[in-house]
Amino acid sequence: MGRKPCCDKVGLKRGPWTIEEDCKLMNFIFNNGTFPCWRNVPKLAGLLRCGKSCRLRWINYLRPDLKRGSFTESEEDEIILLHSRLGNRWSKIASHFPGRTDNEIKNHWNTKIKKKLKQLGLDPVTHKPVEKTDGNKKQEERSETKSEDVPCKEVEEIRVTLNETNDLLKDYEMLCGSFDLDYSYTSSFSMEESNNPLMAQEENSLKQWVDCVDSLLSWDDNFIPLQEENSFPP
DNA sequence: AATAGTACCAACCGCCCATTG
DNA sequence: TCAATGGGCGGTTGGTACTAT
Repeated sequence: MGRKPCCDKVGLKRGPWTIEEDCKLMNFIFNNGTFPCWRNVPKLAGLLRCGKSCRLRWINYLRPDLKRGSFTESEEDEIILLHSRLGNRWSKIASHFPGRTDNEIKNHWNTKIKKKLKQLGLDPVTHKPVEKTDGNKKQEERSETKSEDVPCKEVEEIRVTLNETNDLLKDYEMLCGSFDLDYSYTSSFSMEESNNPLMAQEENSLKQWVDCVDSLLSWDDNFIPLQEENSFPP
C-alpha cells in the first residue's frame, strides 16, 4: 500500500507563480496569520496549487523577512564552516542566517561555493584536500588555465579565509556549546502574537514590506482584499 | 546573427519523521 | 501499537539569462 500523494494533482497549476497568485497567497496570510494546515491554504486562498507549493512559495520567496541579494564573503565563509560541521543539512545551516532560505543556500553552495572549493583542491563533501590522480590532475590543470571566474588572487584570499575559519572553529564550537545549535529561525508568525516584542517587530516589518510592495507593484483590479472577496471558487 | 554551452535559481519530487487518532 | 497524515527536508529538474564560438 503506497502512500497517498500530498494532494490531488489533477487540475492543479504548476510552474512559475504569477503576480496574481502571489497576491492571493500573501493576502491570505496577511489576513489569517498562522495556518496550521498548509493543505487547506490553496483552497481557502483561492489558489489552484498544492499546499506544499504554497508553503514553498511563501518560505522561499514571499516571506517579508527575506534577505535579498548575493551572499557576502563572510556569509560564504560561515556557510563553508557550517557545512563542514553539519553536511548537507541546509535547513540547519539556513537557521544561522536569518533572512536566508535553505533553498537559497543550497543553490549558492551548488553553483558557487562547490566550484571554489574544488579550485582550492578541497573536496566539497569532506572539506579535505583531494587526492589527485593523473587524470584529474590534467583535467584540473586545463580548467585552471582556462578558468577566469576565480582569479589566483581571489583563490589565495579564500585560502587565507579558510585558515582563519579553521582558527575560528574552536571559538565557534565554544559558542555553540553555550547556544542551542538546533535553534531554528521560524518563518511562521501570528498577528495575535504581537505582544511578543519579536513578533511585534516581525509584524512591523511585514507592514513596512506590504507598504513597500504596494508602492512598487501595480496592484491591478484583479487583486481583491480577502475580506471583500467573500466567495471563493467552490 | 545564429547556435551551443554554461550559470543560476525557482520550483517540483519523493522520502523521512513526528504527530495523531 | 500501528497506520494515516502532513510538514519539512534534500536532491533534482527545467526554464531563462548570459556568454562564447
